Formats: sequence, structure tokens, C-alpha cells
Amino acid sequence: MDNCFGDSMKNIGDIIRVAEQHCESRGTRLTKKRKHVLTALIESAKALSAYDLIDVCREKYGEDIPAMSVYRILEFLESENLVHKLSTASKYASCENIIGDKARCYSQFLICKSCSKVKEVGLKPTMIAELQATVKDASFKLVNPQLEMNCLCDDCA
Amino acid sequence: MDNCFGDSMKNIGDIIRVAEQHCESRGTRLTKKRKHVLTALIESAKALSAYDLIDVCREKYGEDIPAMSVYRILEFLESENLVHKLSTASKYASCENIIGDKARCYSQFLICKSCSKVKEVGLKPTMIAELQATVKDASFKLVNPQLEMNCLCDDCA
DNA sequence: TGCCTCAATGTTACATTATAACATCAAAAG
DNA sequence: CTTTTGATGTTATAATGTAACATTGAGGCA
Ligand SMILES: [Zn+2]
Ligand SMILES: [Zn+2]
Ligand SMILES: [Zn+2]
Ligand SMILES: [Zn+2]
Repeated sequence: MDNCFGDSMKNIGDIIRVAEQHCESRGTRLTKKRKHVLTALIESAKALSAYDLIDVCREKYGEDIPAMSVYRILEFLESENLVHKLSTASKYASCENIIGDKARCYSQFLICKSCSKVKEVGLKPTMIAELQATVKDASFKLVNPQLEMNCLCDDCA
Repeated sequence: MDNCFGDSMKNIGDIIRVAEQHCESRGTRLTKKRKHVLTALIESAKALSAYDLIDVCREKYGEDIPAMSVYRILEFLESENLVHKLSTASKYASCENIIGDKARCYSQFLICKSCSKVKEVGLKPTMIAELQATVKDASFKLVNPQLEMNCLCDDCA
């Protein structure tokens, strides 16, 4: 490994600050609860369900957020491109490009079906073009080009 | 349009017969209920939920299949590569390659998020190779290469 | 034929994921 | 301060999916 921190090298404070600025510049607010949900996702290497997040927020912040609110918060964070919904897993993961703002790029997600570990990887333009062409040939319009790949991580394989 | 039948050109009897032979050759059985569920999916241009299928089977075959059984039947049909589960939509679609047995190929599914119309398109080998490479670089193993694309069909766009 | 066995299906109960509808609270603006 | 609007709470319920155990039914064999 290159350093002694591994993935936890990422400075959460920095990411949150960027997320706050991002929201501010868009006229929205990263409230305390939204920040907690986002932080929980950033700190997790694994995708979490809405109900997982309820547990994490209770355990880590002593904060009881009802399911309905968690879903609304996730919807907000997704609309701000800070979080991605992984439909194949019914779980949520923080965007890995909050700093750098590549969030609008087309990503593929490698999701371990055993432990939910997730990795977000940008799609190459050539791939995007090919996917777009396929969709067009079939008379469909691509709405959300997010790809989710059903995988096993090396720990689980 | 090339002919007056459109997609309904596909001869369902032929497909079912191939599916039966396929099962027989694998030592499994395409029972009456399994056949009904499979037929319902083949006849539908749209992906259907398990509960949709309960309704279709009741309406078309006067047959009341409990939810648990429908899920088991879908699991069986998927294990035989006759049906695909579209996880992003929580719906199911018949394989479009039952005749020809390309079922083991890697497919991408274009799914209309408005009406659930679905099209199965084979992935080009170059695409598969690229996806595989990405997965490998990230230390994941690809389990199921199925791609699901969130689209709008031309009718709904 | 009658029994045996195992696959298929039924039944009941429940878990998980998600949304609708309406009430309340709180921050920013005037 | 009040108004306004966005954010959150509350309650109920819908939609999707699974666990556990019971029953049925189709083939194989005495
Ligand atoms: Zn992202
Ligand atoms: Zn794993
Ligand atoms: Zn197929
Ligand atoms: Zn459509």
C-alpha cells in the first residue's frame, strides 16, 4: 500500500466543506441532518440502505431520524449529485468525486454482492458513445447512464 | 414497418417449445404454471413485476398463483436463462434469445422508466472486454455482467 | 397397483424498501 | 415580529421479497 491510511486517507472535513459550498452556490442548504447522512455514507466503504443509515445516525450522532426523513435527505443529496442510489442493491453510496466535481460524469459502480463494498469508476468517452449509439438504434433515450455491475470484491471472492 | 405483425411476429408456441426442450435437456421441468408465467412475460413488451404476473395469470389463465410461488417460478426461469430480473426496475422480462440460445451472452437492457418497455441488446465483445478490465483494475470480480440502462422509449419521450 | 421419494406448490407469517398525506418546526426575508 | 417557505416529524400504508413449514403431485420401484 502506498500509505498507511488506505482509503481512509480521504479527508472528510474537506469533502463536507466542498459539499457545503456546492449547495450554497446552488441556493440549497446542507443542514445538520443532511450532513450527518452524507458523512455516514462518505465514511462507509460500503453502500448503505436507508434503514442502515438510520442505525448509523443513531449510533454515531445519537440522532433519531425517521425513515421518511432519511429518504427525503437521500433524495436531496442525490439531486445535488453528492450521493448515488444503487438501484440494483437498494442502497446508497456517496459520490467519490465530490472534490473535483466530476459528479456529472457518467460512472459505473462495482458493487460487491456479498458485502456491498462499492467503487465508482468514470466511464470512458468511447464507452459512453457506444452505449448512447445502442440506445439510439433501439429508439430509446438515455435518461441516466449510471451502470451498476454485480461483482464480488477481492475480500469476498 | 417491415411487416404487419411487428414484434408480435414472434411465434410464442415455438419459443415455448424450445424452452421446454431446453429444460428437458437439463433435467428440469417446465410445468404448467412455469409455462404460464413465461408465456405472460414473452407476450408482454414490458417488464412485469411479480405482482403484475399474479394479475396476468389470473386474468389470462384463471389461475391464482400465490406471490411466493411466482417468486419461486421466476427464480427457476432465471436459473434456466429464460427470464431476466431487471433489478433497477424490480421487474422481470423474458429473454429475447430463447430461440438461438444466445441467452448466455452478456446483454444490456434498455428500460423505459415510464412504461417499462424493455429491449435486450447483446453487448459487443469489445465492450465486455473493457468492462472486465475496469472491474479487474479495481480488484473486483464480475459476477453478472448484465447492464440496465435507465431510458425513455420513443413513445414516452 | 401401491408405496416411496423428491420436486413443486401452497400457506402463513413476516422482513425490507419505499411513498402518500398531512402536521409541525425553523430559518431567512420583509 | 410576522410571513413565507423549506425542512422535518408523524402516521399510515404500499410494494417488493423471503423464511419456515405443510401439502401435493409426478416418476421410480417393489
Ligand atoms: Zn459520483
Ligand atoms: Zn465484498
Ligand atoms: Zn437474454
Ligand atoms: Zn415508455
